[in-house]
Amino acid sequence: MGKTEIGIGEVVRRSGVPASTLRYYEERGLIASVRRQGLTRVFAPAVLEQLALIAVCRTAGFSLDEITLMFSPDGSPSPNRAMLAAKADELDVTIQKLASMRDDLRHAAACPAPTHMECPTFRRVLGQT
Amino acid sequence: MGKTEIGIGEVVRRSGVPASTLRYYEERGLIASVRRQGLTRVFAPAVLEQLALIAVCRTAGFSLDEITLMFSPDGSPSPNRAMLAAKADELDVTIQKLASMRDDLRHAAACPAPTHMECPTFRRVLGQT
DNA sequence: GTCCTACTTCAAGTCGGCTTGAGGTCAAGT
DNA sequence: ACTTGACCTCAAGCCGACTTGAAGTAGGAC
Repeated sequence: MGKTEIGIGEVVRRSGVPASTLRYYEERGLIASVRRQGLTRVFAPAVLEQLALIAVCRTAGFSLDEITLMFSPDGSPSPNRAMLAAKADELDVTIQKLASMRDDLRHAAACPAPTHMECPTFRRVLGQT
Repeated sequence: MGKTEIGIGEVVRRSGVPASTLRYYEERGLIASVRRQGLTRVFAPAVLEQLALIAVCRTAGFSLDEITLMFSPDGSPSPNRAMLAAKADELDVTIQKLASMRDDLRHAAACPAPTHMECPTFRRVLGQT
């Protein structure tokens, strides 16, 4: 495949991630440019997928360090896998909480009780914290 | 109901939230002490539930300001409800992403591909960002 | 009455995750 | 040749969410 390389401007346009953040991520080792053309960074299109992945991980509450560890190309092979499984378990817990919170929010939005805390349905979530 | 009031020390023990954070939350208006006994704060037991709620909201990625708005006792009544519904929708999106990420993590943990990005199954999540 | 312990205030510091700004490089257009 | 625009580096700044530290107070045990 020939010239599927993209510049930082295109990465910004297609990912919505600001250039400053891209440079910062590169500095932190989360992404890498395939080469430099003069000073200018040149990226592989795959960086767009990596950025999407990073965004999801951030939403999931993982720190940049954690993300680096999880997907470091050089990263330790089997600790890495164990870690991924552990993170998946963490996510399960998080998802449970969020789902019950979502339900409670919907209830609260519909519930006529003056203060949400007085509503018994609203309290379900609190037990399992 | 008589003397079900609790001191900050007990709140710390039962919630796991440090006293400094409790004071900070009070300053920010996320929680309130029912009164002061001398200088010392006195809380209603309900504060424990509020703290649990705050913790879940933080996990969900909401800022302290957002949480304050969502549950402000004084808060605007109907904007508040609309906002809760909106937040529930946000949560739906987040949950979807996290669920598919969790699945992908589990797959990645089991998958023998040398680098995760090369695995087609692992790429599912990336489309819907 | 004085010691301890649990609490208080207030200002300043820390940390993660970026953003901003000053000053420089480089290729293309006119 | 010169300007324009997109890129660069590096240091400093900013924001949210707390934490830390110094110095003070209040109530009970002895």
